[in-house]
Amino acid sequence: MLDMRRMQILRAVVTSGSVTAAARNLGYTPSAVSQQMAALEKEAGTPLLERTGRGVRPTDAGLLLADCATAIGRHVAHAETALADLRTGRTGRISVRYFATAGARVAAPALARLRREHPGVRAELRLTDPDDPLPEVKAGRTDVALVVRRHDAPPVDGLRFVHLLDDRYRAVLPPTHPLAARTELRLTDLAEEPFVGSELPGPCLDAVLDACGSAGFTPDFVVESGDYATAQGFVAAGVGVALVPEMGLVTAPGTDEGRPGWVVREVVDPEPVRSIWAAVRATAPEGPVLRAFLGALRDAAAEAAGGFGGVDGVSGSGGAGGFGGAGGATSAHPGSGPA
Amino acid sequence: MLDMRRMQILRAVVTSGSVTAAARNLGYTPSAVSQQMAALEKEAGTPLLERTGRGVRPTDAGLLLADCATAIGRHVAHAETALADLRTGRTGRISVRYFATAGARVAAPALARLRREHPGVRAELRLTDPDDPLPEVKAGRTDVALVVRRHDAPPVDGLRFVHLLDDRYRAVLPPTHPLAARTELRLTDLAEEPFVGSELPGPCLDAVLDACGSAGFTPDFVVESGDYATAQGFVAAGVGVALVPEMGLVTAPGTDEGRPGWVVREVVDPEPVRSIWAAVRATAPEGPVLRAFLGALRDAAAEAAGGFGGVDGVSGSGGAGGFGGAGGATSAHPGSGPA
DNA sequence: GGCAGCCTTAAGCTCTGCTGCATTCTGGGC
DNA sequence: GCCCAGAATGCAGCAGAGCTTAAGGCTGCC
Repeated sequence: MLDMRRMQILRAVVTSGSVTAAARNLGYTPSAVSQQMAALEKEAGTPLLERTGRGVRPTDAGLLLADCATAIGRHVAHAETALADLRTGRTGRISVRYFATAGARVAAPALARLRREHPGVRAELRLTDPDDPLPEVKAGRTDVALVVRRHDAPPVDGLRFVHLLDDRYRAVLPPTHPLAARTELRLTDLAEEPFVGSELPGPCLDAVLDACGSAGFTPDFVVESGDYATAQGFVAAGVGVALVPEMGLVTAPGTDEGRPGWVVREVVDPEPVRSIWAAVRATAPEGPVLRAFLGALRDAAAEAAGGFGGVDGVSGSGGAGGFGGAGGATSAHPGSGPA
Repeated sequence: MLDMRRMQILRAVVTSGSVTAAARNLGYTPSAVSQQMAALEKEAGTPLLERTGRGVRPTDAGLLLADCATAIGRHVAHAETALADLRTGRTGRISVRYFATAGARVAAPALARLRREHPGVRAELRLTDPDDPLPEVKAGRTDVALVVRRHDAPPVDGLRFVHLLDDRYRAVLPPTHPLAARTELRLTDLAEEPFVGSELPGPCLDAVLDACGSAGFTPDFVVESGDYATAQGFVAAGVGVALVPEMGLVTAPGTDEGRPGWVVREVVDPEPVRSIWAAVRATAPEGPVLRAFLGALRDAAAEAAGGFGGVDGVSGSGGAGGFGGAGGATSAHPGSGPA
C-alpha cells in the first residue's frame, strides 16, 4: 500500500519543482525529502522523479501520484472541515423519541430552539408509541428519549436520566360538581368519586395510583379512555371526574372562550405528579448538539411548568394534546422497566 | 492534519465493529489499535468511538472519518491500479517528434505496432519542422525525436541516441540520361552533372556534401528545391540529376506502373548515407512504453531499409514522402548542433 | 577552472509505534 | 450470586521509521 504521507511529500516536490524547495516548504531538510522519495519509489516500483542534472523532474508516474495526492489532500481537508463543523455543532444530527403530551410543550419548542441555534443540525423526531424507547436509546438507535419515570426508580445501567419537570395532576370536574365550587381540592375529596381513567398501565398511571394510595384510597375507574382529551370529554359528559396532568389538559393557551365543559382544580395533599425525564446513553459523549438540545429541553420544560400558573375554568372543545393535532392514542407510558 | 494511516485503522474498527476484530484483520494487537484510536481522537479533538461496556461504537464524528477513510482508500486503490497500468505499459503517453521522410516509413509503422501492443497508450506525434527537436527532448516536452545525425557527431549531454538505420542515397536521373543505362554509378560519375538540390542546409545536406567532398568534387546545384518529391519532379523535367535518400524516394511500394519520369540508380564509392537516430533523454527511465516504442522504431527502420532491395526504374506521379500525404515542406534537417 | 546549487549517501539519534503483559470492566453461564 | 470469558485500556520495552548533520558527486554558471 502506498504511504499517503510520502505521497504528500511527493506532491510538494512536484509543485515546488525541487527537493530542496519542497523541504523548505515542509520544514524538513532536503535529505529527509530525498530519502522519502527514494522510499516511495521503492513502494511504487517505478521511478517517480527523473534526476536531471541539477534538479528533478516528475515522471508520468510521479505526476500521476502527485495528482492523486492532491485529490486526497482535498478529501482530507474536506473531512477536517466537516469534522470541525461536527465538533462545533454547526452540523450534526440528533434522534429524539417523545411521547404525545410531551411533544407540543417540551419537545417542539426545544427542537425549535435547537434549529434556531444550530441551523445545520438534522433532527429526527419520532413518537415513542407503542415501543419502549429505552432499548432504542441503549442500542444507539436514538439519542434522547423523553420518558415518564419515578424519582426513586432504580438506575438503568448504560443510561443517564436528566430531570426535565414534574408534571402535576389537576382534577377535572364537571362545572356542576359540588367540588367545583372550591379553588383547591384535597386528593381524598375525590376518594368516593367515579373516575374517568385516562391512562394505560405505566408510570403515568402509577403516579396517580401511588398518590391515591398514599391518600388512602383506590380510584374507582368507571370508564377507561386512552387519552386525556377523551377523558375530559367524558368528564364534560358527566360520567365522572378525572386526574389529568397539566401538560395533558386540553387548553389551547390564550383561548379562554368556548362552551364551558369542565373545570380544572388544583389537587394537594398529596399532589399527584409524574416526572418527565430525558434519557440519554450514559456513555454518549456530550457534544454541543446534545448539550444544546438538553438545555433547550430543560428550558422548554421550565417554561411549560411555569405556564400553568392560574389554571381555572377552561373550555374544552376539540384538539388532542398530541403533537401535530393527530387526535389518536395519546398518553404513552414508556416503562422504565421493572429492572 | 489528520493521519490517514490512523483513519484507515479507524475504518477497520468501524467496519469490524470492535477493536479486537480490527486488530485481528490488520494483523496487530488490540493494544496497538487502541493506542492509535486514542491518538486519532486527540488529533480530531473529539471522541470517535463510544466505549460502551463491552465493545465500542462509532460516534457521528467517527462515522464521518471512517466514511472519509473509505473514500480515500478507494482513491488510493485507484491510484495503485493506475500506477500498475502505467508500470506495465497498459496505459501511458509518449510524445514523438519526427521529420517528414521518416514519418511514413519508420514513425508510422512503429506507432501502429505500439498501439497494437499497448492499446491504452496515448501517443502524440508532431512534425519536427521547423524547430530543432533536441531542446524539446532535453526540456522533457517530448520523449523521442527522430533526427538525422552523423555517426561521428559529438555526444550531446543529457541525450541518448539510438541508431535506427542508415538511409542510403540513390541517384535519380532522367530516363534519357546516358548514365541511366548503367545499373550502378560511382559518385564521381556525377561530378560534372547539374544537380537538383533537394535539401536545406543541415545534416542531410551535409551527408551529401561530405560524400561528394571525399569523391573529390562539389555538386553544382542549379536549382534548389525544399523537398525530395519536388526534386524528383525537376529531374523528370530534365533540369538535372539528384541524390535522394531511399526513404525520400517517391515510390509507392507495389505500384510500379505509371508514366516513367525518372530512374533510380545505386551510387557507390562512396555511397552517401544519412544516419537516422532516435534521441531520448539520457536520464529518462526506460519504461515499457518507451522501450516498446524504441524497439518498434528499430524494427520499422530495419524493415524500411530492407524494403529497398532492388530499386530500379520507378515511375513517379504524385504523393510526397510526407506522413499523411501532406505534400508540403519535406526534408527537415534537425541540427544536432555544432556543440 | 573554480564556485555555487542541488541531490544523494552514510552515520547517528529521536521518537513513533508495535508487542507483551497486567488491569479493569462487562456480560453471560452455572 | 459467583465465576469466567471477552473486550478495552495502560504501561514498560524494544525495533524500526524517519529526521538531522556531515560529506560527496554532479551540473551549470561565472
